[in-house]
Parts: sequence; structure tokens; C-alpha cells
Amino acid sequence: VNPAYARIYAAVRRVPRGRVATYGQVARLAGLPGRARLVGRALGELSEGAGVPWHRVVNASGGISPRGEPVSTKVQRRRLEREGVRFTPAGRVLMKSHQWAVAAEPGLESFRRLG
DNA sequence: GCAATGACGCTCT
DNA sequence: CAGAGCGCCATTG
Repeated sequence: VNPAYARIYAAVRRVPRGRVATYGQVARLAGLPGRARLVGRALGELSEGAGVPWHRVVNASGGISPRGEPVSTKVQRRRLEREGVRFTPAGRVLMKSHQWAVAAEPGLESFRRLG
């Protein structure tokens, strides 16, 4: 359908279990900077059996973006908690400790210092 | 073609 | 921390 979707799904699949990424973060990783909305749309077109961990994507403030079926936001939260993700009393993910820090390949620099 | 509508984000009040 | 404003863009009517 939309070739960009494939890139988006690929990016989401990279998010490790127990960590979360923001829509904007995913967009950038997919090579589509500034198109966070497109990420949301892409996830919406997704089907359960696609093997894409859509629940690991939250908005920039760590909240679970509301959508048509209110129940889906509950499902998302439950799945995240099952992976060990903690929430603030306000119902937002503790981004400081769970946001996925893209493992920007350490690079030889940092290894050189260790040895 | 134009206007409205979003699983969004960043800046500035 | 909550809003408002504005940017972004594929879809839909």
C-alpha cells in the first residue's frame, strides 16, 4: 500500500521488549523525520498477526494516544506492564527509564578507551 | 481541487 | 504541568 509503512514497521520491530519509543522517534528511525502522524496511521492499519510490537509506541509525553476503541489503550498498557514498564500516577510511561535509547553503535572510540 | 480529520511533536505562554 | 499555535501529510468526503 504505502511503501513508507514497511519502513515504519521495520523500525517498530527494532524496539526491544520492556522499552518504548515515541512516534516521532520511530518516524526518524524510518527515515521519515517529522512525520509522526504517518506512524500513527501506519500502526492503525496494522493487524495483530503482523508481528509488530505496536504497543511499544507511545506519544512524546509518554502517554498512550487515545483512539477509536478505548479498550485498546488498556490493552496497550497491560502489555507494557507485563514487560516491566512502569507508569506514573498520571498514567504515563516513565520515559526517563524506559524510552529506548537507540543503540547508536558504540563505535570504536568508546572501546579504545576500555582497553 | 478544497476542507476537515487525525495512534503526533515542538515551542512558547 | 496544561494549553494554545503551528507544522506535517495521507485519507476521506
